Amino acid sequence: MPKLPKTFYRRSDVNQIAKDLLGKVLVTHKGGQITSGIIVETEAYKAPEDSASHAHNYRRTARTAVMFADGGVAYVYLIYGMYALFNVITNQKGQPHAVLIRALQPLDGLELMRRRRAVESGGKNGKLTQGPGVLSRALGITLADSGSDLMGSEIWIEDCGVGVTACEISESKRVGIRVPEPYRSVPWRYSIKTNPWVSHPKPER
DNA sequence: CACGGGATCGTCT
DNA sequence: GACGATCCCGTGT
Repeated sequence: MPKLPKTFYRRSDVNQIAKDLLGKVLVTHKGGQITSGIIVETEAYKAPEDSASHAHNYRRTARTAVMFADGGVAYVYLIYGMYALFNVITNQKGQPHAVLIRALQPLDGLELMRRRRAVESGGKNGKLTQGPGVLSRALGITLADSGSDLMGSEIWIEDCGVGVTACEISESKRVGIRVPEPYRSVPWRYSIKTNPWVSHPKPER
């Protein structure tokens, strides 16, 4: 299966890219082992204007520096001290757009994914890749992967020819966002309707 | 099923 | 020194 080309990531419409990523396959190759899953849920983050983005107003720190790279690299950050969330950086250099991958339908390497989950979650037993924190655990993605080139040999995204049409895409508010309107409520979360692997966030506070 | 709380640490003030 | 783009589990109904 072909890796998505750089041109896919370097387009300027991050919401379109977030929708286009549905149905694509996220793959990791670590320690000689492949694990992968079909992307079923994404969210778009559009700095500088998007106040929910880490790069709001071009905010640039050691952590966010990779968001300013040319599209086609990973941005991974730690949340709540325990989860490494995986994002794809899009657009051209200096335009810090990102797509958070929120859920996968497991595809290859099920055994390894289960093993990683068992180790890292203390034997806990939720779904493998339903949610941005646990999917990283299942695929072995860590903070060390931030900045990694998606054209490289450890993490990439493939087009396996599964099409997702506009009417199969559900739009909703992003999860866990507590910034002022309008960015608190923009419908920039995209998921495949009826896919059982889409996450079920808590009601917002 | 709804709700509440705890885990755990890098990042920024 | 506070907090977060999460997840899991215990409790009550």
